[in-house]
Formats: sequence, C-alpha cells, structure tokens
Amino acid sequence: MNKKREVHASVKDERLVMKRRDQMIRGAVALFKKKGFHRTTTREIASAAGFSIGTLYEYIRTKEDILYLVCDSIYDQVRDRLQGMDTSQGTLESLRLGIAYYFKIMDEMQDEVLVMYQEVKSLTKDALPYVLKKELEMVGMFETLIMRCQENGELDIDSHHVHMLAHNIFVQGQMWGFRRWALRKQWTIEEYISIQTDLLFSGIKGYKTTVGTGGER
Amino acid sequence: MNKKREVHASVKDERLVMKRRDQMIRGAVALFKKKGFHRTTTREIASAAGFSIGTLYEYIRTKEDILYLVCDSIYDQVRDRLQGMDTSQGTLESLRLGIAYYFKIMDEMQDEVLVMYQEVKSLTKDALPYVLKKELEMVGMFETLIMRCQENGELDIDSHHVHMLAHNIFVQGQMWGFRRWALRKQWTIEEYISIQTDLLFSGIKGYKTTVGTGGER
Amino acid sequence: MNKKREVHASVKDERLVMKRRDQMIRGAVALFKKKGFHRTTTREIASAAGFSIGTLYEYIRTKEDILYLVCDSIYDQVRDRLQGMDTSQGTLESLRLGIAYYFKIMDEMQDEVLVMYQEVKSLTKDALPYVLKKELEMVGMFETLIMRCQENGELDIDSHHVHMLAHNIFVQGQMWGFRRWALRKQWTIEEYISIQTDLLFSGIKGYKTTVGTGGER
Amino acid sequence: MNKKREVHASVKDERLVMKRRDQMIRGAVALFKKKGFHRTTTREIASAAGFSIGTLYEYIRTKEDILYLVCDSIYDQVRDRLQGMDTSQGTLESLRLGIAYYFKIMDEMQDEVLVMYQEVKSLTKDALPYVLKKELEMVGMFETLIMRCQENGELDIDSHHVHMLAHNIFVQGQMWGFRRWALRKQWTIEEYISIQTDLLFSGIKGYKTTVGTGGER
DNA sequence: GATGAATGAGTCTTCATTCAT
DNA sequence: CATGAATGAAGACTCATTCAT
Repeated sequence: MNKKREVHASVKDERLVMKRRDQMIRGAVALFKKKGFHRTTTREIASAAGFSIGTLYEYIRTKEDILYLVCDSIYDQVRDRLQGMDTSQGTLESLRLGIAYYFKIMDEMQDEVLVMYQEVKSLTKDALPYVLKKELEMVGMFETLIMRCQENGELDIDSHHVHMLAHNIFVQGQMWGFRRWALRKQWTIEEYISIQTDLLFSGIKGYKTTVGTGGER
Repeated sequence: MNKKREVHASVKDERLVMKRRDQMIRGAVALFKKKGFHRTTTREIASAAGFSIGTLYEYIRTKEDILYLVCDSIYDQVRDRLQGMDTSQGTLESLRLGIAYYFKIMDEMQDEVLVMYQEVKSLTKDALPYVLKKELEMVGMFETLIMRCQENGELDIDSHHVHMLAHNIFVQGQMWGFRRWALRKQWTIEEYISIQTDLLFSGIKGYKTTVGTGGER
Repeated sequence: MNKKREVHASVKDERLVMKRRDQMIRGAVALFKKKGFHRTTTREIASAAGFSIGTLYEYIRTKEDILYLVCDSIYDQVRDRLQGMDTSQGTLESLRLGIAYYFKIMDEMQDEVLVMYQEVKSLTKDALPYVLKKELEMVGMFETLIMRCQENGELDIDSHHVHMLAHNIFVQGQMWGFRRWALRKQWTIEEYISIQTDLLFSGIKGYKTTVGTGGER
Repeated sequence: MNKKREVHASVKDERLVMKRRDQMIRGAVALFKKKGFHRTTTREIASAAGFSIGTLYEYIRTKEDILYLVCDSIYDQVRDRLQGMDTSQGTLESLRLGIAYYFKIMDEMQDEVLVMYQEVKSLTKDALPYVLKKELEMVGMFETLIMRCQENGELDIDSHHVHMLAHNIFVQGQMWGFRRWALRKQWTIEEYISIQTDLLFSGIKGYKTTVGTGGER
C-alpha cells in the first residue's frame, strides 16, 4: 500500500545499504541545510558521509536520488515520531497535547524540516508524489485527532473546517521551522506553542458560522 | 529609509535600465516557475527577455542579481497592491476585508508568490535581509490592522497574540500559493478565504485561556 | 536528396561553423589515428583544434558528433576526389585508370581512411546509415564504370558479377590502407596498383562461367 | 616457435584457468559484438561469464588482456579449422575447395570474425604483433596452396602475384563478415563463394599483361 | 579460490561570465 | 548599446582495479 519509490543500489547487502544510506542522508542534510541541494556537490556529500565518490554511487544512481532519500527519510522520521501521539482519547486536552507534541518535534527537527521544506520542490516530477502523499497522511492524522473530538462531543465544528484546521496546524508546525528568522527573535518554542494553541482553540470553542462563499454569522 | 541594495548596470540610461530589467524579470519569473532558479540558465533568461546574453550582462553583474531583482520586484508588487488596503477604519469588518483582499492578491499572483517563496532561500546572505525586511513590513501592515481594531475596542486580544496573528495571516496567504497542490483540490479561493476567516475570527472573538506550557495570564 | 544528418551548433555564423569544424576534424583525425576514438578525450580534440573545450561544445553536442563529422567529412573528401574520375569513356583503359586513380586516393588519404575504417562501427545506430549510404554510392561509381565498358562491348561479364567486382575494387582500395602493416613491406602503391589490376583484369577479359553454387565450366 | 604472449593468472590450477578463460571469452565475444570493446565493462564480462568481478581478475591482469585473449582465441579457432584444408593436392580443384572451405568458416564464425576485425586495432602495441603474426600464417596457408598448384603446372602465375592473391583471398573471406550489411542483402554465402571464385579463377587462368605503372615482364 | 564493496582518477558536458567587434 | 563567440572552472557520473573477508 505504501509503495515506496525504489532507489537502485548496486550493493546487494540490504543491511549495508541501509547503513550507508543513513550516513549519506546525515551528511547530506547537514550540507543541504548550509548550502542547499544545488550548491552541494556529490563529492561533498560522499565525503561528509565518510566515503568516496565511487562508493556513494554504489548506493544511488543520480544526485536527485539523494534528495529523494533525504526528503523521504525526514518525512518518515516525522511521521514515525508523530505515531507516538495519543489519538484515541478524543478530548480537547489530547488535541492540545498532540499539537504541542508535533510542534516540539518540528522544533527538534528544525534542520531537517527546513531542508525538506526548501528542497522538495527540487524533486523530479516522478518523486514528488511519493513525498506529497506522506504529507497528506500527516495532515490526515490531525484530521483524525480533531474528528475524534467532535465525535466525542468535545468540539462543535463545521466538518468543512476540520480539514482546513488540520492543514493549518500542520503548516504552523512547519512555520516554526521555516520562519525561524522572524519567530525565534520573539518567542521560545514553548511560547510559540502556547500562543498558537490559544489562537487556535479560542476559535474552536464552539463559535458558529454560516458557511458559504464569503459570509459568516 | 528603504535603502535598496543597488544592482550595478553598465548602461547609464536609467529609463532603459528599468525597461530592460522589467523584460528580464518577466522572463525570469516564467522560467523560475517552471524550472526553478538553479535549473534556469542565464541564456534562457536573456532569450526569454528578448535580448542577447551579452545585453543581459549590461544590466546585471551576476546571475544572483537576477534572483534578487525578481524577488525584490515581486515583494514590491505585493506590497504596492497591499497599500490599497483600508487600514484606517479599525473595524472587524475592515480587518476581514483586508484579509480577503490580501488572499485575493496571493491568488492572482500565484506564480510570482510561488517562485519567490521557493527561491528566496537561494539569495546570497547579503541580499536576503533586504527581502526579509519587506516581508516584515507586510506582516507589520496586518499588525497595524489588528491593533487598530483593538484600540477601537472591537477586539480583545492579548498584545502578545497580535504579532503572531499577523504572522499567521501572512503565512496563510502564502500557503494558498505554496500548498496549491493540496488546497486547490478542495476549495476555491473564495471558499478558502471564507473558511480561514471563520477559523481566524471565531478565535479572535475574545476567548481567554489559562492552559498551556508557557501560558500567559 | 542527400539528406545530411545535421549536427547542432550553438554558433549561428555558418562560415565560422564550417571553419571551426574543419579545425576540429583535422585535429580529431590526427588523434583518432594515433589513439582511436575512445582513447581520445574531448579536451584533446579541442586543444588539437586550437581552441578550448567550451568552444568545442559550441559546435557539437556530444563526442559522437565529432566522430560522425569526421567520418562524414572523410567520405565526402574521397567521394569528391572520386568525382574527378572519367566515367564516360567506357573503355577498359579508362576502367584501369579509374582503379589506379582510386587506389592513389586511398594511398594519399591513408590516415583518414584508416581512421574511418576503424571507427565507423563506433557510430551510433542513427548515424551509421548516412555514412553507409555514401559507401554504397562509391561502390556504385565503380559499378557504373564497369557497366559502361560492358555496354560498349569492351567487356563480357555476367551482370551478377559486376556488383561484386565493384565491391572488390572498393575493398581492395581500402585494404591498401588497413593492411598497410603487411602490404607496405612488400609493395609500393604503384606495384600494388599494377598487380591488383593485373589480377583483376586477367579475369575480366572475357572468361565465361556457368553461374551456380561453386562450379564453372 | 609460436611464442604466445602469456597472460598472468593468480590461480594456479591450469585446467581451471582454461575453463574460466573459456567462459570469459564466450561472454566477451557476445558483448563485444553488441557494444564493442570500449563500451563493454569488465563487470559485464564477468557476469556474462558467470562469475564475479573479483574472480575475473584472478584470471587476467587488465581489461586489455581480455581483448587479447579474445582475439587470440578467435584466430586460433580459425586457424585450427583451416588446418582441415587439404593443402597437399596442388590441383586447381583443391584450391577452389580450399577457398570455399575458408569462406564457409568465415560465414559460420561471422560474429567472432566481426569482433576480431573491429577490435584488433584496440590491442596494445605489445599484443598486436602476436595476433598479426597469426594472420600472416593464415595468408601463408593460401600462398602454399597456390604455389603447390603452380609447382604442379596447374597454374601459370607470376610469383609476385601469388602473395597478393593470397592476401586477396584472405581479405575476401573477412569481407563477407565485415561487409555483411551490404553483401548479405544480395547474396547467400554459396553465391558469394561461387561468384568470388569465378572472378578469382577466370583471372588466374593464365592471362598475361604488360600494361601498368610498375608492371612486370 | 571466490566474492563484491570500496576506491578515485578520469571523462564528458554545462554554463556563468567576459570582451572584441 | 548590443551582440554572440570564447573561455575554463566545476560538476555529475563511470569504471577498471584492489583487497579484506
């Protein structure tokens, strides 16, 4: 179901492939963060990974493969950590905690998120969908979280709004990463979480609107 | 005050410089949108602009100058159009209209916003501040809009929150551009405006909270 | 009719393109002769041609283009010189002179012929036909020469044999080039011409055979 | 006398060396035929031979060794089969049969001959003589065949011409291989043999000439 | 003896930039 | 001012060869 886009490796030993790719990804993330994908050379990546250019190419076919591997891996990490979120409760408190949890992850993975965020668009047209799907899956997790609250009667929110809310939460998490230059000057991650949660929740709290193109109340 | 970073041109005729740069920017935006800054060559830009590579370099010094010119120009356009916003009223309704207005601009300038959004990070460290400052200016416009409401008593919102709210609005505008792939499938710009406004306003409406890690009050 | 396979050049000036390509071909032939196509680098070709690697690529797209250009040019030279052959007479003497003329050309163009002979097979599948067609054209010239004699009653030869004879003549010309290592030790070009002509003619002279698999008289 | 150029093998077991090299040569011929020596990688050869790249290098020292081994082996095969020719008779008929026999071999070994033909020139200067010597040996076999006829009085041919005739026969055999693209369209191997024999023999039959640049007698 | 992962020199090709006309 | 030919540094990728297991 979660069909991955396979990246060809000449080396057969699966365990070795995983190990080397891990080294590679670590090195690449550091470099991409500093100079971006295009300004980073494959040689630099190889040497940051601790092996030769020849070895690098035993584990990938093209430079773009590295980018895909990097993005894919970051998404996986984020998603995996997100799985730790308690999605079963269906209480406002658990939603709040979920958001805080996610924002914290985004804070801890700042570099990775920034890199991924800035470089996904460099992915080839054929790799992009795989990554985008993962993003939607994550948005979906927040959607579930919110709907669970609604089913539980803890929340009264137009169903059209649920999806948007999930998107907003997701983007606000990323925003902490990609607008660091502005946000970090004013707030700590704790403050950011607190304020954003307030802003989000004070609205969710049962305010009713008439849906439609442009009007409420 | 608005010290611009000057881009050197060999040509003296100011009017001509502006004309040529305009052609150049138009061509570059189209190309950057399709292939990104790094995958676009200076020759392509020159030819899209309608002149030779030699001529191109009469009006810029390096390829990065073009990127700066492009970003700068897009920000200027957005800001100029944003000036049309009525910021004096200080009513919730005018805030709402302001947001709708801004989102509409973002929709109309989709391509430009997308380009700018994806490529600012490619700007050299010395050009970035100039562009970032413009972004903050725009955020500032929303801040003013919101504070005007508060001064008017139309809004009761923690002053810490005002700045964040302004950022959120700004990002949500961009979001319509850079998350097109997901959002466009579900909503028209009108729906997007309506829903986001609802979500924003229903929260602004005076909800007070005590919960939170780094809570206030 | 003689549709050439176009090799793309970035430079527009047709005269310049011809001049540069000529330099390029000269340099390439010398190098190919010494080291073969595959062992010659594009840099070497550029520098043998008297310009930089960047300039080289203004006049071709890939290294294979050079090979095609080289082969094509050599064939053209041979064919052009071959046009000087008097094909109208239809006498045995003129046939003899034609052969001598061709063998002399092969001798003078030794290097080129050797190169071409050894490297055509490296041409890409799409370039090969263009070159092969030229070879057949030249074979055709000998065929004409022979048939003219027959029409004139100077020669009595089975029409099946005419084509083969033309091929043989053509190959024997090349043979002087590609078997230099053996032939040169024993004969001068004049001797080679004389002996081969004898061998050829003593057979043409009206000997009759019953066609079929293996038997005559 | 037939000093072979030794190719170093790390493996001691002579029988194994021969077996492995045989596998190697078979694989290499198939690949060289399709892509040529230079475009074939050692890995491909190893895998076509059925073993690993590491193993390959246990039986050779450099890639060129493979080429030498391949050429050497092909020449050996041709020569071995040529030994089957009856060289003792000294009759025109046996000469004719010898030629037919040789052409048939060339037909059956088309691929090998083509490969060898196209790639000998890639042999290093130090390997070439060994291979060329074999070629001359084969030419020598035809020379013997012809001279036997002359001694027998079956043939009256200038002794200068004998050597050339032998060369011609040899080249015409190869020609059936390397000009397949043109010849196969028109003749079967039987027809080719028949016509070439006719052409050859009708000339040998005692024609005397005085004309020619470097004429004899 | 066999394996295949590691190596890095070497190759083709691109492209920003210059400068003579 | 405009042009476009020339330049060469730099980058992606390959592949023959080695060597530890």
